[in-house]
Amino acid sequence: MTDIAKPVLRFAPSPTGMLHIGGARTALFNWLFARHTGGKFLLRIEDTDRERSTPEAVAAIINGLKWLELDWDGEIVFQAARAGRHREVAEQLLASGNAYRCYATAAELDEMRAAQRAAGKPLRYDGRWRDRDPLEAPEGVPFVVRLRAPQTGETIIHDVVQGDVRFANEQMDDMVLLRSDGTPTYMLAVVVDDFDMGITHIIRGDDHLNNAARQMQLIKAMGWPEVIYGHVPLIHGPDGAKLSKRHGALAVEAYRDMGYLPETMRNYLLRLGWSHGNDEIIPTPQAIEWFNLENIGKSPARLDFKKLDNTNAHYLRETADMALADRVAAILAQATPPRTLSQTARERLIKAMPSLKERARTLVELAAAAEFLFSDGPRSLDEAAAKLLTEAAKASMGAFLATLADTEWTAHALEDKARVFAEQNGLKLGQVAQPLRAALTGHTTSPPIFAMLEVLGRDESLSRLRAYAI
RNA sequence: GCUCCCAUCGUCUAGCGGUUAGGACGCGGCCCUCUCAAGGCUGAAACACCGGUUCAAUUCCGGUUGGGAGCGCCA
Repeated sequence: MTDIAKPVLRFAPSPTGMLHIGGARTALFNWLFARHTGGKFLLRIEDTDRERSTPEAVAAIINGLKWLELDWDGEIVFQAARAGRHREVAEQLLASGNAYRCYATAAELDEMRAAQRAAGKPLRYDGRWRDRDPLEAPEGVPFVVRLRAPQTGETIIHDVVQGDVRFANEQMDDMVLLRSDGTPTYMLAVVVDDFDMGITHIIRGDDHLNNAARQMQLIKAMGWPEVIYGHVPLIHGPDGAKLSKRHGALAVEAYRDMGYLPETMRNYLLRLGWSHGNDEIIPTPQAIEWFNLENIGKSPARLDFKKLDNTNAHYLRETADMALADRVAAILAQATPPRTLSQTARERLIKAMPSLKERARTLVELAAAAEFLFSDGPRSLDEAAAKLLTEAAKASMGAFLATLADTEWTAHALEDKARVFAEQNGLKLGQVAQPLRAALTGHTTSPPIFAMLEVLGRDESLSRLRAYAI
């Protein structure tokens, strides 16, 4: 296969905000398709809006993609740097008669739209300069360059997700290509850059579907090859409304801080709008093998944190103990105030990790559940634990501790002792285990108690237990 | 207002004319069990509505309703 036959994809965010969940999914789909086909995945920053674009947002996008482990090919293209080339194309269009100068002022156009609105007519440029004799052009007055778009017939987008979408040309107006200050608009820049970058497939949000028709008109005016479009439905918030800052439209880094793993995000986002039969757990290598454009869904999806949690719990269990300990340490370091783990705490964390990770849905939960491992000495009891440690329970615990003198301090041996003790005293194992748990951890729930006794070691365990035993 | 898109359990989805409409998350029950999880079994839960087309519609077509997006010298 030659390079010509390889798809070239791109992710082209505008750096006016954070990389949110919708953008992340768009990036993921493009990336997966490129990796699946052996094509390329390029990154282009659409920073032509110099007023709203910020370096911070550029950094956020890059950091977000890096965290998600979506690597791009080649150098990042900054759209603003290509303004010269965009202008050059506009000049070509002007020369070929496919574009024209429009001298209408902003105020004039506002008035036009107001009138259209009042008359209940569609809001669009009325083409007042389209056929006007250039000789009538006012002297020294700024002008914009507009595309001389076809006014009859229709523009059809053969969308791989939505199917054929038809737009009557008469309902589209002549879009601005160059602003009156000579800078290119988004519409021009996108089409020119996609052509120059050799983009073959454009997978992007549904919100661009209408734009696709206009971009297609431009592509045709230039005689360039048509790209293949795939417009993915947008992701809605849990309440079905558009994603807002209040729910879901968080920077992907917020998901990192909430304790989700990047592999979780890739799996969850993939399933939000793409399917492979009944498969739910699809690790990235498998996703690369399976991904296609045909199975992208057509209807919008909502974010469901419960399912995200479940997916994360799965990947947590699959992750190596050491790696998880590092992630937990990173979460703790991000906390306010920042915390660092002592060497002892880290060793305990790693030893307890097998039973800890089986019980957590997020790294944050995991860190909280491991809290009792991080410092030494008797625990303060939470309400339920205090209630559980009755005088009788304390006495029973004291009696049990007295039987441990020569016991090997392993989970197995300790559990054996507890079972024998329970049987001899007519107790259930739980009646012995729960007071131990309360005294050892300060809580009524924890990973298996005998394993935790082993993790903490004889001295530390006894110090905690004796604080409550009678 | 105009244009475009969408519509299967609460949520994510499978389905591509004939199925007891399947799976997953969540929820209920049971089992397991030192707690909590995990795991196993199990229950409740959906084709928005109305017309066509067809021997037969969740599936194809049209409309209605309901969501969403766009309509800038923003991207």
